[in-house]
Amino acid sequence: MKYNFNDIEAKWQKYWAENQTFKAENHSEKPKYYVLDMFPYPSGAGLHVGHPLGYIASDIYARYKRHKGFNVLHPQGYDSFGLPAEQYAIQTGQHPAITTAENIKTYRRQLDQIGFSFDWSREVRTSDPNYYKWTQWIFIQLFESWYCKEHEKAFPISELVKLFAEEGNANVNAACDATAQEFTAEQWNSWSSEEQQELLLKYRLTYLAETEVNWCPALGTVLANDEIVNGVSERGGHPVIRKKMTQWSMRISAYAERLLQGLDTIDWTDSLKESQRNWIGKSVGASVTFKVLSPALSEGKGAKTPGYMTGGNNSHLLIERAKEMRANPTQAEAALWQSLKGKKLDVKFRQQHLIEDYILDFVCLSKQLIIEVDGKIHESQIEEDAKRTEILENNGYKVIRFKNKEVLGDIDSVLNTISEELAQRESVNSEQVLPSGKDLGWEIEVFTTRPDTIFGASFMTLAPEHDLVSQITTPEQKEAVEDYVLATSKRSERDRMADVKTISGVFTGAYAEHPFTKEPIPIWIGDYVLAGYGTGAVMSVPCGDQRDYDFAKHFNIPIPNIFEGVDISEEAFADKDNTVIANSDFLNGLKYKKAVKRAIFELEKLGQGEGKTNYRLRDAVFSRQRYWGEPFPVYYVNGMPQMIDAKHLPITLPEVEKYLPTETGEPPLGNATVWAWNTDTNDVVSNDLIDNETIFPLELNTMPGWAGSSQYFNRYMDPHNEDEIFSKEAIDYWQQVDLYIGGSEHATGHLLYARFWQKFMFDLGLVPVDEFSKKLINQGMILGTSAFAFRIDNIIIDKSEIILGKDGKEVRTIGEQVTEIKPARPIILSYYIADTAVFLKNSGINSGDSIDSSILDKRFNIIKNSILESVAESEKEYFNSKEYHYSYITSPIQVDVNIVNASDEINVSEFKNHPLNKDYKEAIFVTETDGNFKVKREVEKMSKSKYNVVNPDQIVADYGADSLRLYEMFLGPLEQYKPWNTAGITGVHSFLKKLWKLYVDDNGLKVTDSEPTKDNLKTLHKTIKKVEEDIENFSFNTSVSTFMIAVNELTVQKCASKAILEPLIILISPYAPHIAEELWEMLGNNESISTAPFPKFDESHLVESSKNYPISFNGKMRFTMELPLDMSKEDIEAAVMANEKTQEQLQGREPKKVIVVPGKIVNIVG
RNA sequence: GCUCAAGUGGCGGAAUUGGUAGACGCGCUGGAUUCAAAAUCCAGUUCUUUCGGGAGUGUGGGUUCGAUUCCCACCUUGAGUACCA
Repeated sequence: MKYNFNDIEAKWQKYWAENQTFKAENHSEKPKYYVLDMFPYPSGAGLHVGHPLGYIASDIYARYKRHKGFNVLHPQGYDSFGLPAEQYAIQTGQHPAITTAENIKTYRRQLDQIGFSFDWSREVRTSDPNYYKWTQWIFIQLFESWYCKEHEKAFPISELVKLFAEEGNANVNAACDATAQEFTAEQWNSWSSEEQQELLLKYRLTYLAETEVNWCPALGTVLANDEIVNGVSERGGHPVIRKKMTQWSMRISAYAERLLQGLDTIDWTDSLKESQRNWIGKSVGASVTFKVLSPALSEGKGAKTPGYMTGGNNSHLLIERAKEMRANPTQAEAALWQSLKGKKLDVKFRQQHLIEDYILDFVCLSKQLIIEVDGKIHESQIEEDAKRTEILENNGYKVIRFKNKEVLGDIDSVLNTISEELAQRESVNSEQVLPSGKDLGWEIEVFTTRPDTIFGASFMTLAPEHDLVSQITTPEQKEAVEDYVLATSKRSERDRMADVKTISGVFTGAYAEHPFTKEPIPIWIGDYVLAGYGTGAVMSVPCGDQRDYDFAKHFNIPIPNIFEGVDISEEAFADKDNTVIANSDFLNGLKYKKAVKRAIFELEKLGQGEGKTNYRLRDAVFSRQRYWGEPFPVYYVNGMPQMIDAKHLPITLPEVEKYLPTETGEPPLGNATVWAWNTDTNDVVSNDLIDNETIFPLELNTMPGWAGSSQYFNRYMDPHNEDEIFSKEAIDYWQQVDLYIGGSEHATGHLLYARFWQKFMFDLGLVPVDEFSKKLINQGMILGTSAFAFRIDNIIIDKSEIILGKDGKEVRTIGEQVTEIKPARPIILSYYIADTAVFLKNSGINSGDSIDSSILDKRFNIIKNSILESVAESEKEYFNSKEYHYSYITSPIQVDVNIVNASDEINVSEFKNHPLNKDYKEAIFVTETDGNFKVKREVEKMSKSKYNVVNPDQIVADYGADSLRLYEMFLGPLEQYKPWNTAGITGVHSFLKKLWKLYVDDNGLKVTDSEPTKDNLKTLHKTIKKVEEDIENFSFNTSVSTFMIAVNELTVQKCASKAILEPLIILISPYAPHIAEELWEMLGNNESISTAPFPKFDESHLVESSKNYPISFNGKMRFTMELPLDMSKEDIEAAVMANEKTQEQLQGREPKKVIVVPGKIVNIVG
């Protein structure tokens, strides 16, 4: 009987499906084990050979655990929301649900043919309303919760409301928006419902906030940072801009500390934990408050008039507008200005002047009088004008208004009114506008991890975007500062990050008071300080921080040294451990740890600082301007978000005409016509009915991809429950995932968000453990090997000498270029022909050698004839004359790897006929000297666009699923990245054939009930031991080797004993389940092999009586000696010394020492 | 720059409480079988050699009777992160 893998695999796949062989029980006496691999994301391309790697590994483990007697949960589903289906819908108009269903069908077929033991009865799909109902439900729970920092736990928002009503928020220690100010119970109770809701939104675990996002106008969507490459979108290369949008955010930052601490409790890979730690970015230090001092006025021009800069935060933006308005006054303004300018009324007036964020027509600062000349437009903005007047009057200004008509009609009467007002008002000193006293009341808070170095702070640096910048800047510095702020705001985030070497900054003119020395230290702004981290301001300690050091050197700021015995003339000293602080008052002589403590203590005493911990982790944006995602269960009343009651879920995605953003820039759901919430009927109704009384608009954003994937592992425990997200019994039984296999690329996305949701659900008492997965291992990625040929773009003719570059790769021509020729027909070059370096190496030329043209002629002659075919008659002389040299410029062209053979060669006619190469049908092909056409190979990620995708279908058809499974495991360690290479698959395939032959010959099964020999038993038990260890260590590659060794040995031993071969096939069955089932059945078993108990290891079969000792001299093994294991050290030494080979090695010398390690080795030191 | 991981034959890789480096497989070489090919089987395959041996796990040191394994410095590659105060 021949091993017919196709029939065998089809037979058992059908059997498993029909019998639901791998169904897990929600209640079982058996111990439970939950193996999960990250569910596939069904894009249109189908599976490639890289995808199954992790699935095969987890399947082997799941099958192994079943053999070990566990009730194994090994489910599978699909992450079926996402962008590709939507993009396809935009192109074709086909509903994304249809596309997704088609893609899933392909995936399912491909997964099934590999023989996974998934429990398909538990399949979930994130795009299934019955599933996303619960994603929406969790969103509502998050909305209805707040995070108490005192208890480090989430609580229902209703409790917070109660607290607010009883005692305000003074005693509430919650994770919330920084803008949430203190209030009393009376205040709270006096507020309207809307005001209360607005405030509560700042406390909820999911909240609406203005966030700056990467907006791609062409795609009409927000992009993640990694979707942007070089400032344009990865997909399509469209420009991306920063834009503020109101979006849902998740307060993951509240959980930062718990997410960090939790890492110590779970068995995840160190590298993954490390990336999560970095991402959370905890730093311990102190916050320090610096008081801003008034600027010391210089003696120069304008020194006495510092007060005219009265603009607010946005002056740098408004100043341009003001200038423009000054240049283009209205007729009335121009007329009035003629009478006001040049102190015509004895006081100085300013035209189109900034106060706060307002541009005022005319201002007299010394009398704090504002004159506004109103045109027609002001009739329509009376309210705004009133508000503006109110604010200005609160600042001590008086505003008087005239109409255009009045000014133009009777200017004298207008001037009279103004004069009267001026007379009535007291003159204020310009310094009162921006007083020149000591303490201005402004404070700058900084975060530092090195409070011990505070005496080394010789300046402060603010981020250009810092709120105080415009306020503290002195008039002298105003222009420079504004220019700098404007310049940095124009630079993109990326530019700023890429260019870290250029040191730039501007002095604000202001000074801060050092908290201890009370000395003034200058305040600078610089773009090396990031607005987004900490407080956007730093105390700069140039002696201890390289960036501060560089900045100080560049701008000649003093660099005081506060470290004992450390030279800081060249660079900053950032070593914490070897520091003794000096020149630092009470910190003198202290080491790092003590100095930090003392510094914080002293700061607290002053009330100017405290110990503080900072996290880099930002809240996660949860809105996407896309169609194909979970809709939010949210409608808006007066702009305030309202949750739809959970009992009305799911809110299903509406139908839309177009999957693109609307013309007004709203997300695709803005195209829906039936997308409003009726609070009477609790139903989604037509938009036309919106009356904002009972029928309200629904949220237009959808949820991101990570929403659905943050809860699926729990839902698998009870996937068809319609009343609850999962039953208490189910979650109490399964608890958490025991083994999760997934790629490391999810380290700071999915795996962090999922942990966050799990912790939140733990706080709510929904789940019994606060980590969703006990153990996690990363599978590596199988890479593709792209193939390239080379096309000649240009042929350059010159009369030069040709020199080989120093690196041996570049050929430079020096001299005069004569002409450049573009081939009329494409010329395609084989690898070595195209690659100068390789060619020259093959020619025996060393790098750096100067070579004459004859050697290159040799090379060019190979393609000369081809080029001659392609160029015009008139150009041929260049190639036939010795006078000219020619070189060429090539560009690589993709070759589909499926037409490349194992020796990296392609068949030229096959290449021409490939659909990818329509343009090259008439091309001239230049082959290697041996006549073959070789491609260049490069290892890259497998991707459709690189034509390097290897589909598992063909492998399965040629070698079978068992071979594919074994081979993917045999390639190397699971977590390693490795290129796919089919070359070795014949090895595992012939192993399977050998295995078959061990059990079956031409006459059928040849297994007998004969007694196993000692050797048989030794082989079997050695294998059991090794395989068990390997599986537990996820070292699947070595267990495949072990099987090969076992089968080779048993074949040599001519073993036919059932007592050996029956346990052996159980060992192999997790790896090659189809052949195992078949042989198992042939051995007379009626039940599937999948639950057969794992063979028991028996040490006694491996006990040896003697050992083949390696005898080494000075650590080098020279020969071996067979000696009994129970021999004493002395006897071993004597026996070894007596051996003639020992004497031969020693050549008469006395050994200095003889080391005997019984059972291991003998080492003779000579 | 920082953090982490990894460097072993022609190739994928094996071996680490320090104890025979190169398991297993691919490829290659030779042989058997065959009219022939495929398939299968057997032998060999780190390099070097005057056939005694010698060298050898990225480089240079160190610890040790003994180092691929431990320590120090450096080089290279990959991944993550990035002016994080």
